[in-house]
Amino acid sequence: MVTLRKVAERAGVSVKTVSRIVNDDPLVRDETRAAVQIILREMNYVPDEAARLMRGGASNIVGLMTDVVATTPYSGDIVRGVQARLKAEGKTLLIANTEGDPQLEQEYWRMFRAHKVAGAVYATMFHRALDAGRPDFNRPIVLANCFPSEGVRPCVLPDDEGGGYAQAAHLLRLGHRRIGVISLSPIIVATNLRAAGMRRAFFEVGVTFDALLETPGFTGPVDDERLIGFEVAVKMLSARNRPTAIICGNDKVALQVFAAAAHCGLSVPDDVSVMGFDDLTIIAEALRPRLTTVGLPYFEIGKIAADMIDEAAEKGDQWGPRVLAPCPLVERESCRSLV
Amino acid sequence: MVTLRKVAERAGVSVKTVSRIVNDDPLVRDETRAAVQIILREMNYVPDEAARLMRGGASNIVGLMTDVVATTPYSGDIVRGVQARLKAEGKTLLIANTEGDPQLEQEYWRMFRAHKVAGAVYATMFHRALDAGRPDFNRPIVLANCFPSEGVRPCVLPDDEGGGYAQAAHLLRLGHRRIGVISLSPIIVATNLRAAGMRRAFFEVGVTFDALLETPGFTGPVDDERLIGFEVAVKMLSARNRPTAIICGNDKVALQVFAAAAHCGLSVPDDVSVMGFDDLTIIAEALRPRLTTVGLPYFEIGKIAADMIDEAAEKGDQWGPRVLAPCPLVERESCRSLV
DNA sequence: TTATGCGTTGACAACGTTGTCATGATGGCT
DNA sequence: AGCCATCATGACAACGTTGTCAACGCATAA
Repeated sequence: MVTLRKVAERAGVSVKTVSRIVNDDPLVRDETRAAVQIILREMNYVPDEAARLMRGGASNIVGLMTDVVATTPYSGDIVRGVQARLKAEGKTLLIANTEGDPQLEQEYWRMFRAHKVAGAVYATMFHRALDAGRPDFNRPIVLANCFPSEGVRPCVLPDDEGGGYAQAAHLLRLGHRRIGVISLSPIIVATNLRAAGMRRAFFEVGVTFDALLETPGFTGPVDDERLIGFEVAVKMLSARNRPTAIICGNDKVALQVFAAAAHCGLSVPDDVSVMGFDDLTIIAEALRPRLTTVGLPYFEIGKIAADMIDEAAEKGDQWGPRVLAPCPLVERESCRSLV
Repeated sequence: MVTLRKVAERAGVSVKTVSRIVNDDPLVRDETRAAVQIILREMNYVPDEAARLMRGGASNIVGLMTDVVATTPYSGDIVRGVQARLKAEGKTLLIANTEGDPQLEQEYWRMFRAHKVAGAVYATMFHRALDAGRPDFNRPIVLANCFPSEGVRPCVLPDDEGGGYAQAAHLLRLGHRRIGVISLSPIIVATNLRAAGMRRAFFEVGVTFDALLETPGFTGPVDDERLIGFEVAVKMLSARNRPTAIICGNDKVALQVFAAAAHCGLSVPDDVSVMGFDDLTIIAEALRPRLTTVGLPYFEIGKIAADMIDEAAEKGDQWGPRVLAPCPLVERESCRSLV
């Protein structure tokens, strides 16, 4: 291993001088600096983080605790977002996957402590309340895609209310009035937020929202739900007074609505407009017609969360804002105008 | 910070004794051990990894270097696979995302060195040759989803040849003889391997493979390709002598073939059978009929790669086997039997 | 000339842990 | 009783780095 000592011996200077040069301390003669830098490169010196760390302070590592990475495709984008932001600060990411096991989670918090990570992002794969408890970890924690069920913590959340509003508002703007909704499971936080957003949009244009047209596209418990979007859509589309547009809880449901439309001999968007949620490009871009949908800004959420770690370190324990990341409408060809 | 010293003072024993107890050294009287363990818990002692590391050896962290995490959904499964395996050994994962930037990659290798990570997995998001060069890293590296373009390195790859074979063999078994293929971009390694597998399957049943029926579903360069599966499929399906089954390069293409079939007024699987690749459950399970496809075993690849790190550490530099992870057929309802 | 200040450099300790070795206690053996 | 083996414990150094402080040479001011 190449250490400061070895470099110093070879260069004929003291260890401390080499240390100064490595750390860009200006208190070194240019001549000395140049000479040593050559040797540093020659010997390919890399500072030992462990030794640095031992002198106190925090590591340049940030921890990422997740319940289940990537059950939802693209939710891994949270990871990418955090990474992207950290890269700018020269930090790296230690990831820990609890798989929902509190015992394991506790172990990982200890591991984070042991490695003196600078802070942590706690990301969940569904927008939900999190009972974080009092983890055995004494540095800032920022929640991503979840919010504390009690107590105060900084967190970053998708603006589901705004997303629901965007879905409904767009269709209303296109002249649709009879709009079906195939929503996510009613126990999910997002479902209610989006419904609220939709109602706001309906209210703004003075159209009454027909609650009968809202049906969940999933049944069963959250961890083992069954997708029934196809069946629901078929029923909706075979009704005498069928909707002119269908808002879906996610793009997967939208995919099933496409299948249902084909099954009923209807064409998208000529006979029925379809609006998705999530903006999974793999579905939205591949479908014909391509899917108009609302994006779930996982990447942004990750980035913001990483940003907030430093802020949380300064502001202390009582700082716990909720930051909303907007869910933008992504317009493609699956919704047509009636006007 | 709770250190051995503080615990030792409180317990009235020496630092070394506490150290022994923390490390399960049997050379301690049971009585002493019990007494100290209570204090350890009370004070919530967590050993400082940095200090441990400084005494030499390697950390319990493994590095994961990737080109682009999660461009393909579920390729993040490699990460999960690695994680799953490491968890069993009490290790954690440091992830580094190069985004294809060699400069950045070099920095990350230095970072891995600085943190004394025990080894690294180099994962790519497409099965391809990798010019790993001679990274500035002196511990085992295992390639996942890629293989060295020169030199020797252990690597884990999906068995694309076997996957192609599985696709074709299944359709042939069902009695299909005129089979269209909408493949990935011809520059991709997997494309040729799968084609070879298909030919093997055709050869085995004595059917001649009509090369004219193979068309790429993508055009343009790999990093900015355009998906034309829909157009290709429409052309195939409107031909006088249309195929009875279509093999797709991935599930996204299969999705477009479904759309094309609907467009042509054909039903899947009654008029045409469709076979995918990747087993993206989000598509395969959501389509109606559900998609028969071949799985890309990313999770397995990650697991095996993590496994091989220790082995690589023992076997040394010249050890460089290629392990193939099987691509299993996942039968659903999109292929019908003609016999 | 001497005093003062600045720029440059190095000696040393400390961070928390563990390997090495020494010490003391205990018990069984001759 | 005297000796040795074994067990239990502790003192100390070392790992690689950086903060603190002292010391050096040199130039400027008194």
